[in-house]
Amino acid sequence: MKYNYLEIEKKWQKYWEDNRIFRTPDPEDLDKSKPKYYALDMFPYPSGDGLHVGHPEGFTATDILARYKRNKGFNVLHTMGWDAFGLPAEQYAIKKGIHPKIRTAECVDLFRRQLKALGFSFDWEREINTTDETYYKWTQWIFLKIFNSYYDEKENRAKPVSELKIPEGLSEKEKYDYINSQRLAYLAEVPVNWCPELGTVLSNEEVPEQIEKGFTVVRKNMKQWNLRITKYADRLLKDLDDLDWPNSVKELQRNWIGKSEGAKITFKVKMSDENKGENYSVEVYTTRPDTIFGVTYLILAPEHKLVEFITTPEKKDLVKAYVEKAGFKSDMERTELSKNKTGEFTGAFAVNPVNGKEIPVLVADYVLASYGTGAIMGVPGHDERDNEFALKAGLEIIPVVIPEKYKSEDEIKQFTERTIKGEECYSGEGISVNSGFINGLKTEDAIKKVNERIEETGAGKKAINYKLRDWLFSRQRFWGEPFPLIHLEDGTFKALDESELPVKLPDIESYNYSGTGESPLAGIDFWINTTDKETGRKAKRETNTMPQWAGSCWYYLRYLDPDNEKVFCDPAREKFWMPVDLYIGGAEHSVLHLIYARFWYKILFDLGYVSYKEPFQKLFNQGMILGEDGVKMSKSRGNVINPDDVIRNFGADSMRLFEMFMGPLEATKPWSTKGIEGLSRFLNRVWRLIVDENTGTVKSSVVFEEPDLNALKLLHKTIKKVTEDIEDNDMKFNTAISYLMVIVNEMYKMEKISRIMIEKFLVLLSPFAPHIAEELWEKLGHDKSIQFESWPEFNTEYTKEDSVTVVFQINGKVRAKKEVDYDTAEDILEDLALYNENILKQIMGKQIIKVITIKNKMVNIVVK
RNA sequence: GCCCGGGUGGCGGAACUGGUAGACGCGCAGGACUUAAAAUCCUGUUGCCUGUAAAGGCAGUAUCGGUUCGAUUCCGAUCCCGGGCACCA
Repeated sequence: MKYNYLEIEKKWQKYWEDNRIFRTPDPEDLDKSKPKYYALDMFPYPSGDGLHVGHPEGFTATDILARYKRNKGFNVLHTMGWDAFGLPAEQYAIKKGIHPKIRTAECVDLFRRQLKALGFSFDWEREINTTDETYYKWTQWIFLKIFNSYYDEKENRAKPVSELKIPEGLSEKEKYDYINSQRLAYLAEVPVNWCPELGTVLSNEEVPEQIEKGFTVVRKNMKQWNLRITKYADRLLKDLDDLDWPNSVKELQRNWIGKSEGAKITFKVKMSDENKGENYSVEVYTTRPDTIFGVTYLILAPEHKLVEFITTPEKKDLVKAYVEKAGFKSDMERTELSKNKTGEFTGAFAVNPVNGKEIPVLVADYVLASYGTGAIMGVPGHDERDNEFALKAGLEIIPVVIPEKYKSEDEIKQFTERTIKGEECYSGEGISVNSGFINGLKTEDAIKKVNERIEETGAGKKAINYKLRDWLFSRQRFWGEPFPLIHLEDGTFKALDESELPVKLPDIESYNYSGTGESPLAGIDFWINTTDKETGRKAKRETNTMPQWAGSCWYYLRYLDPDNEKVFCDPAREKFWMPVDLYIGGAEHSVLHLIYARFWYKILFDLGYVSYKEPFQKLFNQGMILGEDGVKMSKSRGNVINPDDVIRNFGADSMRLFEMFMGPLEATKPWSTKGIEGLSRFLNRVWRLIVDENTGTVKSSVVFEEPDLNALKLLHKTIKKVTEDIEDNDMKFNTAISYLMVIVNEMYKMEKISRIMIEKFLVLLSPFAPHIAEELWEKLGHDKSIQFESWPEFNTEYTKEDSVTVVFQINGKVRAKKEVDYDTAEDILEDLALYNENILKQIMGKQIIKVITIKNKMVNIVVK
């Protein structure tokens, strides 16, 4: 009987499902003395194309850990679900005129079937779908919690707005405005990234991806919902330190948050005749207060509020034209034109607070309105951007920092001359010159001194800035979570009560975009028009929907308690299972999903709904699998590998094994059909090692005998290596599999193989290739799933070597080798080396300078 | 430009804490089985040189240099590839 993977895999998949082998009982029914292990995959977006080979790579890795930990006696939670809101289903709906719900269900069915065919040990009874009403009810619920919270700066945490102190003496309207200004979810007219092709706005994070796809993105001012993630910038940054995440992801997030320390400095605007009586001043942000004596001009971003107030009448037209032109440019265009900086003089002058120098104030679009104060001080001697601009605009350059490498007067003189001419622009640290009270100080001390001074004189203070912006949270789409909000006729809005959730999506016929920048929902009168339950007033529903990231911000919590109708997740369950012990997914989610999810979890933590600071303790990114031609798989290239075909030709076990064997999990590596043949060959070898292909029963060479010493050593070394590789932080499954191959190769050389050895081997193999392991386990006479077997332990008695090959070197070059007993004493090794024939030949007549001996390793003879 | 990774046989990749470079797999070559092929099994496989052989020598982990008795591993410089960010003051 040949190894019939198709039949075997089907059989065991059915067995696992029928017998609920991978069902995880809830904590109340668990043996809590055992440790828990939560192995989580980033849940997929179920697309119509079905699974690609990249999905199973990460899923296989978590599955190996999940199965291994079950064998180890852990309570394991391993789950799967669907991140099913999103544009593709909506676009399909527009084209075919059927509800995205229907299309989504089809795609989910396809994905589920494909995943089941790979034999993953998910607890399918916990399957979730972000588009289910019973799921997004809780997404909306969490949104309400965010909406109804504010950030308490003193306690550094979110609190319910009911605890917000409202300034006294405010009118009802003022109170309403004040509260809204404090909420963690707020409506604001902001410049957004509008994508005309998609008919929606995009978050900053989504822009590069869409541009890559060929869509255009333009700046537009629109009223949008935002989440105040910036309040969490510091915690999101600090708490990264304790996470067991790849360094690159942490670094990416740190850069994204982009904390910088500097100072805000105020420059008073010198009053001209026209604006006499008004006290305008420009606040700038700089990380280099020490260069303040080198400031020769100020720049306001075109969107800066002061522009219209300080511009002198004779400059009004020019400035106005410039600001308008800048407004038409998208961020992209502004960036692309970076080499050609432009600006316009406002006619106004400002006064440098440290030396009273009068400097011109300009408008230029290389300064971003959204960062810092939207204004900068121009230090063309020591900032490359300012330098570029100053040269173009013919502005003065003053050198104020000398690099420390220049010591002699001559060098310093040459450097300052080059700087003045604009030939050199040094932006590093150094010694201050031409700088009044900080002359001669090193940058670090100069900064301190300037900060002290401006604080004393009230001209400024230390300040911290982040690149991170608030999260633009609304989309003009149909297929997303509706906001649980209504707008009243008086122009105010209010949140619905929890009891009114979920706000369901309507069933409609046409999903075309309104074209007005509103969601398709805006055209559905029966859905929009509603009444305020509390007061009975007429109201209209908010027509924006949430971005796709919303559902994925908390799905890992819903798995813990998927059917709960009372709460989003039972606190006891949350406490038991969280944090996630292993989270695997693609590196493309390093910033977006992982920052958003951390943010939501932290809000829930602040409000007391969850019990840890961070949701994902250990994170791992699986690498990309390229096509056989070494480039990214794509339909247009025709190099896409379909898992269904692979399973049909080689089986799920071979596929799992191969994807793990290709190389390190995090590496990008090409698919290879020849490669998977090798793994299929390996499983066939395993089969024939145990099964007599004529009778289909266990071979007579598999005997009820204790393994001999050599076999024991082989077995225990294999147990050790496989166990250590699975436990290893880097998840070295490729080497674990290579040891499994080695032991099989060795067992093939044995005339008789102990059943004990075979059985332990099968347990080692089972997390990687579970179907064949179950089948052989059954053939060996077991009636319980191999998943219930405990993981083999190794005995160090058998894992240590009893003899080792020691090398003899001359001047570091290997000249001879010798097999010796383990732990042979150093002096004996030395003698062995010195009297070795080959060594003797070569050191003859030479002087021995010294001999270095390392036990069990080598003897190195240094000669002259 | 900046920040992270990474460059090892024909290919995917191994190599503990500085101590035998190339595990395992693919491919290739030779052999066995077969009428033949496939499948399977066995042997060999970094390159070059000497040798009938056994064996031995030289070079070798992107390049150049350094530290060391000894470097794929540590340090410095350079080149190349991948990913991310990109006027963030």
